[in-house]
Amino acid sequence: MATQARERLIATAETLFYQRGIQAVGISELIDASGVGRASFYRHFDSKDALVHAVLRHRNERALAALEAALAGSDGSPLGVFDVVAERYGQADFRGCAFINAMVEAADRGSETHRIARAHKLAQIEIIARQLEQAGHSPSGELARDFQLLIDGAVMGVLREGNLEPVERAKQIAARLLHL
Amino acid sequence: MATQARERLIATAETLFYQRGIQAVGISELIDASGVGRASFYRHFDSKDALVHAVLRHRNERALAALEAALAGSDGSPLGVFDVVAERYGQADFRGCAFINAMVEAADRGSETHRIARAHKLAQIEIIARQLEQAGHSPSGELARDFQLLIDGAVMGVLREGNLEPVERAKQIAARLLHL
DNA sequence: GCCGCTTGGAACCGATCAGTACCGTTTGCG
DNA sequence: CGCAAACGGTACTGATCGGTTCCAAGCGGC
Repeated sequence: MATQARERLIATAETLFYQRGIQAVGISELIDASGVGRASFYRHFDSKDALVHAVLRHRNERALAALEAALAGSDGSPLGVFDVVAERYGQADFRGCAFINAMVEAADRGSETHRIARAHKLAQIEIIARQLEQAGHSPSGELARDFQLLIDGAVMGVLREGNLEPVERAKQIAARLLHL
Repeated sequence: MATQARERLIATAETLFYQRGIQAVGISELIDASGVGRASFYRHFDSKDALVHAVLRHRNERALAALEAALAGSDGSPLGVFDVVAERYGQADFRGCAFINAMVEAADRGSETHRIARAHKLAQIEIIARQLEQAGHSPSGELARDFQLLIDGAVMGVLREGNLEPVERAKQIAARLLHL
């Protein structure tokens, strides 16, 4: 075997944590699902929390890279982020934003989980701000934060209603914020 | 004793669940904090889930009544809901929207918890829609759903940043949606 | 004063939790 | 070939989980 127990653990945990929630997934289940020995788990991670943080950091990098790649392949419109979001939230296994979910589950606002989730959102705002700036809008970042607010509102709407209409509404509102 | 174990359980659970999350609060802790006998708990509720649902339903009624009361005492502007929200989210113990949090924790989209949380949001949208209609806007409910999207986005922003600026931004965006 | 209902307290249940220790095996490298 | 590191599997820890059961005390109404 020996083929990267760490990577397998992170990949399996990423899926299980997202599908069922972090607290709801026990170490034993995670170990069974990943085919990794129990001892190997604790050789790679000091605790479940450490794994959670590693999963979130990994997901952060993947999500940001995917967003940048998708935006690079689009027409450059600042509204493109809503199309990326729509496709992401249209997946069959959609269960909300993993970072929002993690932030909600980790009640402690000073926790590392909170910090990582917040950092992810700030990084995403930064990407949006760059797109806006390239389109000739003010570099204040205010519009980008408004876009993020619309995205976060849309993700809750999609989770609640089970369809992508909230993303479409958010995009239209964003469009209205643009030409003004 | 004998003074309504049920009410005490719901009140205690409402506080503990909100502060620390539903899954994070065990039955034993809840019983200790409320001063209720363990047996009394299970006389009033079939399971922890039943208590969770009762708490959410109770909170739903309280929140909706408080919103209606606050709106009745305001100037009748459709934007009044954002002021209500701002005051609510400015509380020191703020930890997001209890219904969103419950929906996130209960991963199962078909669960009763999901149903209750969704019903709460729909009822709130209905209240907003009525305010909008009274102000002469279209009764389609589309604007009300947009307002709810802005509110949900704002609550995540407040949770993330720790200040009320997102609510102010949401209100300004809503204002822009109004005169158009 | 007595009866019936609700109460709080405690003991107990099997299951599961996160985390530790030790095992024999497999793997990559010199 | 041989060694060392990484591995998977199992057994175990104490703590806590949600839930059940029994009991004695307190209360209200008749």
